[in-house]
Amino acid sequence: MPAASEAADPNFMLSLARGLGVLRVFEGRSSLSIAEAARFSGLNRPSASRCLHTLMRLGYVREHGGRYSLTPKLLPLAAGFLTSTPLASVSQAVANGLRDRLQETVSVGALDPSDPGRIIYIARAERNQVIAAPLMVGSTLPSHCTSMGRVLLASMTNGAREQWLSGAVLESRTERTITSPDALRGELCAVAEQRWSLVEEELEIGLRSLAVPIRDRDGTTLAALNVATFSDAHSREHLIDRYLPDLRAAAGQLERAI
Amino acid sequence: MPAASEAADPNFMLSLARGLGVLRVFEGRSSLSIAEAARFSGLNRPSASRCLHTLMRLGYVREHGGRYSLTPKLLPLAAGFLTSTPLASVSQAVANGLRDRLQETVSVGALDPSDPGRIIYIARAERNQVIAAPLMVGSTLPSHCTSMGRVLLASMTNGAREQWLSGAVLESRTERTITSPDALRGELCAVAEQRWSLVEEELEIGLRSLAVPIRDRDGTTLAALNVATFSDAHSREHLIDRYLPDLRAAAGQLERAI
DNA sequence: CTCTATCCGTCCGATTATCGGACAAAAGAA
DNA sequence: TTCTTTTGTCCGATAATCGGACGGATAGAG
Repeated sequence: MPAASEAADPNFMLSLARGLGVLRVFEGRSSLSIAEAARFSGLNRPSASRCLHTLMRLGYVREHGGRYSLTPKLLPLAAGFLTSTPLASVSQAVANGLRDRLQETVSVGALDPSDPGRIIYIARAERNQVIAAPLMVGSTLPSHCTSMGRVLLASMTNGAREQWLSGAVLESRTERTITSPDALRGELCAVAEQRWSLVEEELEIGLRSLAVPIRDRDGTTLAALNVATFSDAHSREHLIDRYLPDLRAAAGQLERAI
Repeated sequence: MPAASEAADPNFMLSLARGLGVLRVFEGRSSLSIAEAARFSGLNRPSASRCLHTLMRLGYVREHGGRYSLTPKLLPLAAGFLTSTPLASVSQAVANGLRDRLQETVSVGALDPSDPGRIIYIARAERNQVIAAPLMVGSTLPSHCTSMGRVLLASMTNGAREQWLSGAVLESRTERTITSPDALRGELCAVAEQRWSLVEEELEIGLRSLAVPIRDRDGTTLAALNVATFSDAHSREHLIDRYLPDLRAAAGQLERAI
């Protein structure tokens, strides 16, 4: 039982959507049985089995003792996007530069095109590259409690934002997370006006981060650039006084390059 | 006109294969018109149009003035693979460690499951992280003229290797590239026995690289670990005397961790 | 050891999603 | 302008796909 409203489009290939839906179920899970894939994707057993069978023959999935897992074949697709999209490749270079300048972790993210509730990292430069980070290019985070998410949500049209807000559940990540739609709406309004967002310990206790938008020539916001710090290292004022100008400069550099 | 031999499989979803085929056409191209997508994917116009339309509704593709391009939505899929596959995540950590130890660029790669002719990078640690590298996780390279490719080809069963060799065109990248199937077969035989591969300037003039296999408990080769150097920096002997022991140690560490 | 609950592979009829040739309009290029 | 290429759409025929159902296999519980 998919959406129920996606019918009546003679140009929509349902089988393709189903197959990609099965692929998506692997996000975060290392292996799946057929029954699990069926449950998580909302398909019946035979359909899920057919999808996995097809994906296996195409080389995207492999099977071991009844359990299916992804192969590296997805990686070239992602790398193709990263290298052929100017926004992505330039973002990585700019993030590296700003990281070196500030000695802080710098990231660039965009909204998931089909779910404004989450952001996707498209570039990331870590302050301390030794640590195995829990975040990387391709990682996702909720948008309502992150500085990049706030910047991106603030850039949406009123209609789209309200539509999303009406159906969204604002998960509480810490006791400081804004979970009320009204409060979030107010905050987004301020973000839209000041053109930056500072979020303190709403995603995780101890984290403070600041983000600014990346816009194209038409003024459309394409992505957000942010710097993430530990709360006890720098004050709110320090971020705004010291880092915001550099963030803005880097954002401008990126905007000129794409 | 696809393959012509893939018919008669009642469990194969052709539409899914077609859609993924269209996605794959974007590798390396930043944007495509419908007609181009149709040409490159081997479909007719209406079919390619349907695929793009569907991919757009699913959020994997976007359209601007009649040209279609990928969205970041593919990235979480790749990141999901990297984080949920022990081989991939541990590889990155081991590569970082070996990079720090040798002060050289270290990579881990695997064969494309549906095309032994190319290898896919699943981890990479650069010696000089300032340079914007042409290679990253997800990049692909021909296997016949790379050290990782040789190691991986040497691990194939005779049957599979011969089948691939019989239909492969061994592209010449430099004047030193082995392009004769017989010569390659001989080289692979040696690689299989000595358990390492040293390739000198067959991919690009000035590059010398050394690779060793990564095997699971059953002895099946899953990937290859390599160190890449400039020819004028270190001799062939230096690589074998100095780097091979460390490469082997790192490979063993990786093998124990997965 | 038996019973039970899943899970898996498969079959097959019904349906419907999909295919692709064709046409007309639109957009460019010459 | 004229010619070429692209695009959106229609539609009948076809074949691909769906999913309920069955039987065997497996595993864990009692």
